[in-house]
Amino acid sequence: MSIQQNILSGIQQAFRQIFQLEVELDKLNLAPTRKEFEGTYTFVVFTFLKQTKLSPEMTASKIGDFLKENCRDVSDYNVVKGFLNLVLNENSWIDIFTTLYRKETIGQLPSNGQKVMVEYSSPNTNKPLHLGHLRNNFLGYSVAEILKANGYEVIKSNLVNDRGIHICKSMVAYLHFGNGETPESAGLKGDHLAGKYYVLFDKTYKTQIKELQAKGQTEEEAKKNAPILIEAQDMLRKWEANDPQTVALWKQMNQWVYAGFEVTYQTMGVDFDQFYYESDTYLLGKDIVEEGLKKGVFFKKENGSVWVDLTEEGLDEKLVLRADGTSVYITQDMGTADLKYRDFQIDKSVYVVGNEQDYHFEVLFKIMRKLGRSYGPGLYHLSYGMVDLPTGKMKSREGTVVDADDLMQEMIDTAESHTKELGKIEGFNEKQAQELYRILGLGALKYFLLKVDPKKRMLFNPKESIEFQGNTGPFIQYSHARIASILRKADQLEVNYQNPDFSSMGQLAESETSLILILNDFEKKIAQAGTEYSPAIIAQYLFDLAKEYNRFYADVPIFSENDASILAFRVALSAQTAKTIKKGMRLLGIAVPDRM
RNA sequence: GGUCCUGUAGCUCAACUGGAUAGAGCAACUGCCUUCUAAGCAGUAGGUUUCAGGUUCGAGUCCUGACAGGAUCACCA
Repeated sequence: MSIQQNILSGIQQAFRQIFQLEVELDKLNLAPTRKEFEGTYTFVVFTFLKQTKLSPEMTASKIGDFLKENCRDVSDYNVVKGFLNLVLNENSWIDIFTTLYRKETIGQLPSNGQKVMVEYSSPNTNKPLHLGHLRNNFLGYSVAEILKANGYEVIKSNLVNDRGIHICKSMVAYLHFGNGETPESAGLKGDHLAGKYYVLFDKTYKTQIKELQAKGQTEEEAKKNAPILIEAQDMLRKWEANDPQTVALWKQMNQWVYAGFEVTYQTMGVDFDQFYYESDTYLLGKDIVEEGLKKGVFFKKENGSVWVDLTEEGLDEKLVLRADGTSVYITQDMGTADLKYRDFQIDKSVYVVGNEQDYHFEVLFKIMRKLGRSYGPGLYHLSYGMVDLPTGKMKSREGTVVDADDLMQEMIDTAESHTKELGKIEGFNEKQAQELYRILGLGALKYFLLKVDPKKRMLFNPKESIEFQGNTGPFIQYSHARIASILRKADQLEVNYQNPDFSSMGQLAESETSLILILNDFEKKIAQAGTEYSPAIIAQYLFDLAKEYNRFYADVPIFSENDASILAFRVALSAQTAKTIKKGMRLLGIAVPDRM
């Protein structure tokens, strides 16, 4: 970090002294030098040619000369066209590494005094979680961790969608076909039990539609008139009227579902600081409608419905309150946004929600900004693409989903058979072995879902998607286990790598300097992942790091090295890599084993 | 139809925000376990970055227009 800054300010001085030019530091940028050229950092001079009034080569050479003379970190340079390649001083490598190595905490930027809420998961309580939810939960949890590492105080929240017509559908089907079944009697997790009745509802609904059509109704009529749907609508009205029987059933079924979710969340390794329930929030927001009318942000149509005009922002008019005075979706979302602020005085608010709601959130955020909310500028929709299957889209009510519980278990089983195949379980007792399979299976799954840019839709092929080799979670976990093994041996041999003296170190191998360079990038990547809300950046970084370490591992011997200080240095380099991998993987919500 | 997102090797993804000869993994092929864990390493092969224009020293990246896939445009949630 400081070395780059040092070089940059050297370049700034070069401009001042050679060309009498004042260039701001943030206009200057160093890029890593491409492998085929000598050097570590490259400065591109093309942008400045108009002001230097010299050829690219001349400009670069002059700056290079100046740096070689005046900057202690630069020992040499070469120029290719307008590219100034800088070679770092041997001692600088050790300096960079020592600075990193001495830091107490790794991958934690100082507090910025800001509070951010990350809302994710947001399940419906009528069915179990599926593959799409896994992407949501892993993303949300990871982004929360990344924001913590960026110095935010983070509140993880979960807005549970526990009311509405879809919940009533499961309830109606249960009344019809349940016969008093419970999770215990059915041997099913509560969420799976509710999901079973949701599918049953849909089946019955479809049959009834066909029957009505056979009696001469159009498809559209039949869809409206199917008795079971009317029942569900009735039930929603009863629920809203607080009918004791309905509420009791609703509570009962929700309780089952929450117990089921709890297990799933535990396996996923995600958690929440704050739960919100739509049954509590669905009436919120009407006061904001009043406020908006007063402020002239909203307007009323003749029939009494309330609207916001966003045509100037390139959108259209959106309804915020129905003519009969009842809420729509966005009404309660406005209310919930304020509620979150009242509860926590947040500066920023991140919503992890699928990209089918892009438009909704654009509207919501524009409204809250127009209303002048202090947290308005800090609203962010972390929009992610759907997870598709080779067979097409997943649909809960048709039962064509990859269930979250099943998938995670399958991953753990695969990890187990893989590990046994490789014969790597000696020395593990049964409990340790099970823990390892869990770490590996979930690591593979989480890494797979997080390594892709969130906004891209992705294909999940159950047969092929999850690998244990190459750019995968287990590859990175394996690299960590390798290092842990080295550290065990170093401890055994009493190598002093905790407080080593590197002052007599000579020239480093190329694989060593490359590794230092990557290790040095960690905080930069954390910052980038934070501003872009993208775990994929961390995932990519960790893969590069692990790959580089494995290259070093194959390239350079450690314990057969005679020079004690070189040996200690290589162990220290390994230790630093392990720490970085562990912290980085934690940002992804992935654990790393010490042996595998 | 309007708006938004996406399009890079056979497949899954990168590309430091406009920089040099576009990089990894999987799959295929060739080597490397008597040495710190081979879930690894080294190598071969694979590309008109969907297409056509434009901007400039320089474009996968920015602009315009096509084409393809997806989402969305309810007094649904």
